Amino acid sequence: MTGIDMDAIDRRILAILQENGRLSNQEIAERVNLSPSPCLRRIRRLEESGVICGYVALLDAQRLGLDLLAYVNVRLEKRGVPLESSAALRVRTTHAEFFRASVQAWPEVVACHAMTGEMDYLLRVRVEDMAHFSRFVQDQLLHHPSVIDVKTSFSLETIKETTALPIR
Amino acid sequence: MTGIDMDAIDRRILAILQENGRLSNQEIAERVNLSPSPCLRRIRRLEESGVICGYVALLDAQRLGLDLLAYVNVRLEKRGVPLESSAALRVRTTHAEFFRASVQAWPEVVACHAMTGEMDYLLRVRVEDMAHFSRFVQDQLLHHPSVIDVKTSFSLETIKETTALPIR
DNA sequence: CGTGAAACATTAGCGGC
DNA sequence: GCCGCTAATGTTTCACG
Repeated sequence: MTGIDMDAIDRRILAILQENGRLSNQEIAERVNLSPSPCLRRIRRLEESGVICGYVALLDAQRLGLDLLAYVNVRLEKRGVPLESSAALRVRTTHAEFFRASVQAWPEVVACHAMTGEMDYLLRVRVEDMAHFSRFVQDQLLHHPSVIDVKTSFSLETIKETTALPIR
Repeated sequence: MTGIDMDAIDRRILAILQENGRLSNQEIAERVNLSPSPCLRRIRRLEESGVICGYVALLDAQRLGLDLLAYVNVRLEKRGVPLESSAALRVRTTHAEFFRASVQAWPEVVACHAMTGEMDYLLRVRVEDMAHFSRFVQDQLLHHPSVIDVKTSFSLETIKETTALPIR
């Protein structure tokens, strides 16, 4: 269920790829002192085992006009009748399930975690400006039947932001 | 300073690349109904303009044994003497500058923002387990001369997590 | 923007340690 | 088992129409 066997070379390959996912297999092979074939076999194995989830291009939010980053704490309704989630299927759903499905559908929510503490969920929200944020909170979040309360903090400045995990 | 001119094709290329950063230029060209050369020219232009910041492999934190994700709110000392940051240079530094430099050096901190609200910074921290987290808070954060107070919430479950930005 | 050709990269099969 | 060679195939890249 958890990790597969990995040796030091596998970990070096991961460290290289999570910094630059477009290096050629040849280049990676050179850096880990292997010939291209075994290196590629290792990479494929790491991909198939799920340690490597995927490859993406990282975009600059500001240059795309997404100047506002907000962290929104959300508290959900926990009691009361579950909802009819789908008019067609008439499947009964809990508030949590309904909220999670909505989160998946909102593109401005780039991350969402169930959290310890007073609030239930923490949302990371990226939008163009305060007007868009206000519309998102009013029209989507507060309008959502499962949401009781929201508390927002805004990012003033990003000090650090990396997708690279600390590999020991 | 902000974005460059982008047409609908550029935006489609960005949308494709932020989902799969390893697609071949030929494949992308096909999907946007272009031949490989102009498609590659557009991609290079997006890279050089900084809209595309880079390409990375995304790794599975759990399969790497990083089972704990915490959001740590940090409050900093604001008054009092600035510190001697470097014994060699004897450069005076503010508490904020000193803290930011430390954050860059801590690999378990995968994100850090200066925030509105009562606390000054929000840290996203990835570690193996509670023992590691405890050591990080005790030995690094609370031991840091600029840190006054920390408040932590733990992620119970990740509902959504994407590096893909909402491109309108 | 598209074509074509050279340079380069990926990948499967096979033999050796 | 895991490595490295080779050779075929596919991809990137650039000068030019």
